[in-house]
Amino acid sequence: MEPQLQQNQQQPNEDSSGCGKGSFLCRQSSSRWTPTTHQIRILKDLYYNNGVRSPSADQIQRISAGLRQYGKIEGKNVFYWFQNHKARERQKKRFTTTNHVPMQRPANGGWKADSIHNNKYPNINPGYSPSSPSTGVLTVGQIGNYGYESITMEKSFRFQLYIYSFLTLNYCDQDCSISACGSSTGANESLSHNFGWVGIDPAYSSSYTFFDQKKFIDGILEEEH
Amino acid sequence: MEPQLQQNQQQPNEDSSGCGKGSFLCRQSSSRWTPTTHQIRILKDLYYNNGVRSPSADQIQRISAGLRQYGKIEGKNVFYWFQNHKARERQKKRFTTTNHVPMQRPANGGWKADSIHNNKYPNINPGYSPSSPSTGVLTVGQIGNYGYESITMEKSFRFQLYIYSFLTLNYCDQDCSISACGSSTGANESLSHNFGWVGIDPAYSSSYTFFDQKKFIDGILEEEH
DNA sequence: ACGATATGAATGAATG
DNA sequence: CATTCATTCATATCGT
Repeated sequence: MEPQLQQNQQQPNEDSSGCGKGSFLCRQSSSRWTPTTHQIRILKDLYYNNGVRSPSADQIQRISAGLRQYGKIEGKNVFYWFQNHKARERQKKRFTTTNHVPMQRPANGGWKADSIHNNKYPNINPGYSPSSPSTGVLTVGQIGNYGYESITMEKSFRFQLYIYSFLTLNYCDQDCSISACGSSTGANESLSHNFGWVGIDPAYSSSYTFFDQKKFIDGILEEEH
Repeated sequence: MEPQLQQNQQQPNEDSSGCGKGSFLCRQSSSRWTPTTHQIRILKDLYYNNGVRSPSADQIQRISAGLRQYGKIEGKNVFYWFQNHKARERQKKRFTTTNHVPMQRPANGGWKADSIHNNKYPNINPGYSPSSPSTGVLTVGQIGNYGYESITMEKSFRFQLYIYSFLTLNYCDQDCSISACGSSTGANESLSHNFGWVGIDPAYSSSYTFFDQKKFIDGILEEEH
């Protein structure tokens, strides 16, 4: 599904001057991050094939550092990317699922779950059980190292935002080296891959044959308890 | 993967012309939802006469379920419809209502944030020091501008934090060398495949790959000390 | 056939 | 985390 693959191909590295397209005045170059396909590819790989959902400040730092070779990118971009990706994956599920029957596999019918930028990862699921990846709790642990007050464990993501915002300041000096000795790669759930907004099982819709708009609307507006 | 680019002209909305709910042949395989007039009518009714602006996930489900009798529709369509309708209404208003003052900013010249964020996160200081934090206060004064856009920094206090990182070193010749230690892990080898480098971003295919993605990812996933 | 416009879809960035 | 906002991309539709 990539009817639209063009665009987005933006060159890494803002050749500043920018000014975008036909704009007359040099309207401040795009103010927002435009991920390159490579960056997207890697982010998705981390997300889908490695179970990364809510990377820790430290991970965010490393990810952005690594992705920087493919184009301008900051920690917050990585942070937001995961934040959004996860949120949307849920949202679409929510729109279509609710407390009804689970309905087996939505067969990717809408959200381009992952299409546009490319993707299509081989859902390789390493045969080993991961402890339990980062989902859920944010690991803001070692903040202390930076001496930036450790309002530690303020698990608010907002706080984390701050944290890595700082880390960003220093990452350069660290030589950006990434050692890959670890082994705790947690790769679970790689099957959360595609599912769209679908789920419009025709079976559900039939009941409205006698549609009373008024009642319908009232139903919609009905308080949500 | 390759899209269902079928251009098959759909049963253009215009209600009823046979495609309504009655006809099964109406296969409209257009890539995007084309609301029927009935659907639009109801959506607008909800919007204008019932004040629905940002329906909840639950409402979205009910709305799409109800509108389904008038034609194919999914939750996301409803979601986007309201989203867009509201945004465009707002946008339109913005253009017509805009007073003649060029910038409509918080009037007081900025973000009251300064105090706010300082009080709340007192320790936030653009520090500069890789491993040894604290101390180094680094004058962030005239650093900045590495060619990055200046991004109006009045958005929110939260965002302001990033400003710091902007000002500071954000530019480092990243040599991101990645030392690979472990070799085993054999966990994920998802991205290692070269599948992607192909058509996507040809410009950057090989030459810039001094970067081993697998190691990179392992590094990211690496346990945090 | 175009070019402009309306609008569906997507997504980065925030906010609550 | 759920939601919302702002922008931008993509395409359907319509006028000339």
